[in-house]
This record gives sequence, C-alpha cells and structure tokens, in this order.
Amino acid sequence: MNSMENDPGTPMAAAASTVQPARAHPVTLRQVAEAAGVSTATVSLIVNKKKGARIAADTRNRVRDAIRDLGYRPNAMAQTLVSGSSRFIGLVADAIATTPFAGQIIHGAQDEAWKHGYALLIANTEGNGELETDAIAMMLEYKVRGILYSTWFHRATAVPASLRESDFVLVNCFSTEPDARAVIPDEVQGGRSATDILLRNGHRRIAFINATTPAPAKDGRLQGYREALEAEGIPFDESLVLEAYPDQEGGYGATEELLKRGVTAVYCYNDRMAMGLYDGLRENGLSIPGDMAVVGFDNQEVIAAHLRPPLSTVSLPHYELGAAGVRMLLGLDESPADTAVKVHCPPVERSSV
Amino acid sequence: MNSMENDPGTPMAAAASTVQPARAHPVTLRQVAEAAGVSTATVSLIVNKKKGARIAADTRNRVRDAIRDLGYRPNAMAQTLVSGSSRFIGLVADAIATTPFAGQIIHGAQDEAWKHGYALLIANTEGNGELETDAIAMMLEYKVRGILYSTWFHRATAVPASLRESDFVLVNCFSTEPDARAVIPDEVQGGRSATDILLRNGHRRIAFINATTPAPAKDGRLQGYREALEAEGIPFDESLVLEAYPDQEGGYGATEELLKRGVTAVYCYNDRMAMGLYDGLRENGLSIPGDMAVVGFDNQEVIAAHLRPPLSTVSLPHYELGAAGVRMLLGLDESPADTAVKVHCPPVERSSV
DNA sequence: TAGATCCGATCAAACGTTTTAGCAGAATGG
DNA sequence: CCATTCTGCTAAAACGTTTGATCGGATCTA
Repeated sequence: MNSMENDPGTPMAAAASTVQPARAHPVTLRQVAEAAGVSTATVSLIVNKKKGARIAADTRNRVRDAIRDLGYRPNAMAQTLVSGSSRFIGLVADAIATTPFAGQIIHGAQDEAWKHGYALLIANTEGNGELETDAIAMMLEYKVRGILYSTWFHRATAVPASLRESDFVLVNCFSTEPDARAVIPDEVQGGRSATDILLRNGHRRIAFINATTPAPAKDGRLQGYREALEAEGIPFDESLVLEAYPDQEGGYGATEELLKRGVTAVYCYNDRMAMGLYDGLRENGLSIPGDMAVVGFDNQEVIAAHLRPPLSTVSLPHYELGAAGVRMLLGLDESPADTAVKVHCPPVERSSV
Repeated sequence: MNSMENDPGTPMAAAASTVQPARAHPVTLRQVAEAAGVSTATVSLIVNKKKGARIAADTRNRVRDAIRDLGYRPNAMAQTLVSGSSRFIGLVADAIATTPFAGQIIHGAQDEAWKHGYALLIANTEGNGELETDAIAMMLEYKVRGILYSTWFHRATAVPASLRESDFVLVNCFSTEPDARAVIPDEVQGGRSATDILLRNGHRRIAFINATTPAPAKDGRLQGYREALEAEGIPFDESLVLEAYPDQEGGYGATEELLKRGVTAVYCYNDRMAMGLYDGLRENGLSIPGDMAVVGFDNQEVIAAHLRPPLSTVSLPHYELGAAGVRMLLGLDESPADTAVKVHCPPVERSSV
C-alpha cells in the first residue's frame, strides 16, 4: 500500500530528454547501422553480444551510442522469423476469472516462463469449444514454443485435435489418450495430509464431508483419508463419511448430520464447506477447535486465512502446477512420459485444530 | 462439471487421418503453392479472402485442398513483419494472483481484445520495477498494438518511461502526468450506491467503517456516503465514521466501537471487513439484518455471495475495467482524453439489509 | 619477402508473408 | 479486325533480422 510516493520534486523532464524519440516509425537495425557508419551485420553482432564476434572497441562504442540515441528496439517478429521458433508459450484456460485459482496457474506459468526467456500468450475459452479451437489456432500461428492447456478444477479432459500440432502439456487436468503429458495435484497425498493434521492432534473419530460432485478430487481426497486412518490403525467407518454440495451452503447444511456422528474432528472436502460448517457449528453453540476441530482443503486465501479461527487446510498448488507445466513443456524436468506428474499439496496449519 | 464425456465409442483414428501431418517442419505458403501448382501470391490471396481478387473457382478449390491436405497454418510472425503492426495487446499487472481481482481484469481485457482480433500478451511484475521494465521492453519488441498497465487496487501511479514508447492506457490506476489515459472505478458513485441500499430500506442512522489505509477508495467511498446522506437530508455525523484495517480482523475488531454508536445499519469499506463484522455481531448475539443491516464493497464472490446471510454490496467492475481499457486503447470509445474515465460500480443486493 | 595468420568488418541470402504492378490471353465493342 | 476491357494469375520487392562466407589489410613467421 505504499509506492504511492509520486515525488513531485523530480520532474520528468530530465528523463524524457534522452529517450522519447520513438513512437513515430520504429527505429530499425539499418538506421542504427547508418548512424554509426557500419553494416547491419555489425550492429546485430553487437546487440546480441555474440561471443565469437571481433569488434573494435571504438566501433562498439559508436554503435552503442547510436542505439541509445535512436532508442532502438529489436523487432522480435523479425527475429522469430529468421530463427524459426518464437519465445512464446501459450496458455489456454477454461476459466480465467471464475476462481482465484486460475490466476495462480497463470502466475506460476508466467514466472517460470519468464525465467527461461519466454513470454506468456493467454487465452480463455470459458468452456466454449469454438473459442478454444480459435485460441489454439492463434497460438499455432504465432509459432508458440508449446501450449499449456489448463482447467480450473482438476478433471479428466479430452485433448483437442489441434493441440497436437504443437508441443503441449495438460495442467490441472489429464487425459487417458497416449502421449499427453500432464501435471496434476496429488489429491491422495493431500487427503492424507489433511487427515494427519487431525490425527497428530489426538483425534481418533474423524468425519469426512465429501463432495457430491464426481471428480478426481472426490475420490482422491477420500482415498487419502482412508490411507491416513489405516496408517494409524484406525478402522475405516463408512458412516463417518458424509456428502454435501461443495460450497458454503453445503457445509452449513451438513452440520446437523455431522453432530449425530459424535466425532471430535471433521475434515471438509474444501474450504468453502468448512466456512459454512463454521456457521453451523456456531449456531449450535459449539466452538472451534474446542468442541470440534476442522480442517479444509484448497487453502483459498480469502477464506481460510481469515476465518475465526483461521482454518487449517491443505494447499492446492496452483502456482506450482503452472510452473511445473512450463518446465515439463521445456523439457527441464525428467518427465515420466506416460503417467501424469503429481504435485505435492502442502498442509497449512492454522488454528482450527 | 460435465464435459467429461470422453465418448470412447469414437476412436481418434478417423480425425487423425486427415490432419496430423504437422509437427515436423511447418508448412509454408510456398509449399502449398507448389502443391497446387500456383504462385504464392495466389495462395495468399485465397487464404486472406481478399475482396478484389479474381480467382477461378477451379484454382480456388485446388488451393483449398492443398491447404487442407498439408495442414497449412499462416505464420503470424511473417504477417506481422510485413504489415508492420501486430495483433497483440500487452497487459502488465502488478499482481496477477494476490487477489481474484486481477483475474477479472485479465478476463475482461482478453474478451474484448479477442473480439477485435487481438491476442493478449501478459506479464506480471509483482511490484518489481526491473521486472516491469523488462516486461514492457518485451512487449515493445513484439510490437504490441498497445499496453494496458494495470494495478490490483485502485491507486495513483507513475507512468514508467518506456510505456510512452507505445500506446497505453492505465487500468485501475491513474496518473497526474499529462497524456495518460486511464480507466478507473467510480468509487464515489459506489459509495453512494452502498449507502443508498441502506437508506432505501429505511435506515437513517448509518455507520461507515472506513479503511485506515490511504487510497482513492478511502476518500471516494466516504465521499459517496456523505453525498447519499445529504441527498436524503440527513446531516453528516462525523462520529459515525470509524476506521479499521481493511480486512476480516479489522471488521471484527471494530464491532465494539460500532455498537456504542447506536446505529441500525453499517456500511463497510469492503466485503472482508463485513465478513469480520459478521463474526463480531454474532458474538454479541445480534442478527443480520434483523438487529443490524450490513453492506460491503467489492463484491468479492467467494465471500459476499456465501456469507450467512449473503451480503449486499457494491461491485468493483474489474471485468469492465479490462474491457474498457482495451476499447480505449483501440480508440473505440470516445475518450475524454484529459481525465480518467470512471466505470460504474453496480450495487448487488442480497439479504444482509 | 612470400606466405600464413589474424583482425575487423561487410555481403548477401534466407526466413514466410503481403501486395503492387503487370502480363498473357479471352471476351467484348465498334 | 483492331482496340479495349476483363479475367486469372505471377513476379518481385519489401518487412527487419541473423549468419555463414568472404574480404582487404595488418601483423607474424621463417
């Protein structure tokens, strides 16, 4: 919230005098060459700091000055044309803004791409197939280095035909088709971690409020719950697994059923359900974590970190998913080729347990 | 949650046979031309559906077939090179993922850009000046049509020197420097709308919990509150304006002070404060809206729509900000040139009043 | 002093398009 | 039957780079 210091004491004038020439017709290599009295080849060599290039210090300076004076900027399009491949990575998302999650994927992808000298070209399709085809076509025309195909919630997906015309990796989704690299969150481990938080705090009778909506997360998070219980030698009790629609209302609505189970702790399919459950518990005069320990899943900042008490949960590694996607695309990680890479979901402990 | 129908009954084979040639060395115009037995000029004419072009139906078909068979894709880089200007719009953001808001700006910008045949090139700077300079340089090198410079919260900003080398518009921020077009939310109107919701429901004694952090929003939202009161002939009472840090904890912490004021309604600087206040009120045994009506500001979906009861608030038009930014950049709206364009903040009524 | 080596820099082709000018032949007009 | 117009198509320049081949001259080497 700072950075608002406009410093009116330092007028822009000084800075403006040196730069500011641009904006008319862009300066080209040739113009720089002429200004410096050399060939374009020479300028190119200097601009790109070519290793083997033998250039007299004097020449080098003249060229550098010309570049500065004219405000030269290389034309990336021309560079790409001659080099054949661009420094773009495409990211197509099915929902950019419906959720804070997509933003994290973009963020991770952008950071990692940037780190390797790539720029991100994004498109969101809002689930519209035609838009999606167009978006991919556009990326292909811009000769992207590869395409990240991402979904806002973890799910199975079909691979659009045109995607195969480029290098690609599936992010936060996967396909059963061959040759489809993918990176997804490790739901099972996440479920285990969530349950472990409760277990480590002495709880033995732990309910799990699962989602009603079918998804890899539904199966994985349940699986993790069972594994954690098993590791502690606690028999799995089917009756402790409830189901509700995965939002605040669902969590709230599950309160009554939950209380009948006589548990001391509950693990919710996601943070939003936990948020609703908080309300339900409170209405029943129960305190958290005193009367009931609660953990969520997703680590949705706006919610989890600011509930009363702050919610212990497991983080969905969207940032890391985006970054890992880029690395996989660029062949920086050793990818197992056939099976999707699972990214760890780190537990985040706060005070609801 | 559908679209998971993978339809195993339709093997990929059929589709794959026609396409699938690509991925080796990309097909060029010349190759298509040779395959069809015409010149590249002819192919270009056909690909671009040039109006004045006179092409025999027969030729047209041969070319079309060649294009399909070879799986030709135009090389946008080459096109850009010759045409001089690209179909890119750059978007530099200071925080892509810290908040759901940035996502909305991206979304709006992307939709609007796409509508006009532009693709979005994004970069996030995380407030890092060097990164920012690099990001803008990159965009300049890609010869973007223009740059959207956006901030995640509404504030004053300095215009980076290099931004001026291109067309640009400030989104969700503004500058006092000349020739800086900008589009920002109309905080004053928003404040008025928020207060009006309460006023229309018969409340006369309304508190305002403002933020402690200086920002255009702080001043604007207060101003709107005063204007709304004044319009109803209610004298402004300084003692009804509290201040707190603008998050859940702040709202919660303000409860006590608030209750001393004997008001029937409260307008919070943002939804997060309202969320905290909900907790505070509840702990005091007060019901919403029965004992106290509450409105927020921002319309942060995850929170506002799912609180109990759902929160009436005012929407921060981030999507529209992004879209309007693109329109302004492209010169599609009549821009007032000198002063920032204010975008309307629509009230969203739910059940907290 | 002739040949080799090295230095500093240039030439020119290539990348994949778009587009203007123009050309050959057919159709039309008088 | 010649002139004109129209039709269908092509040649070639241009866009701004990169890069391997080359080149003239100075400096060594023997």
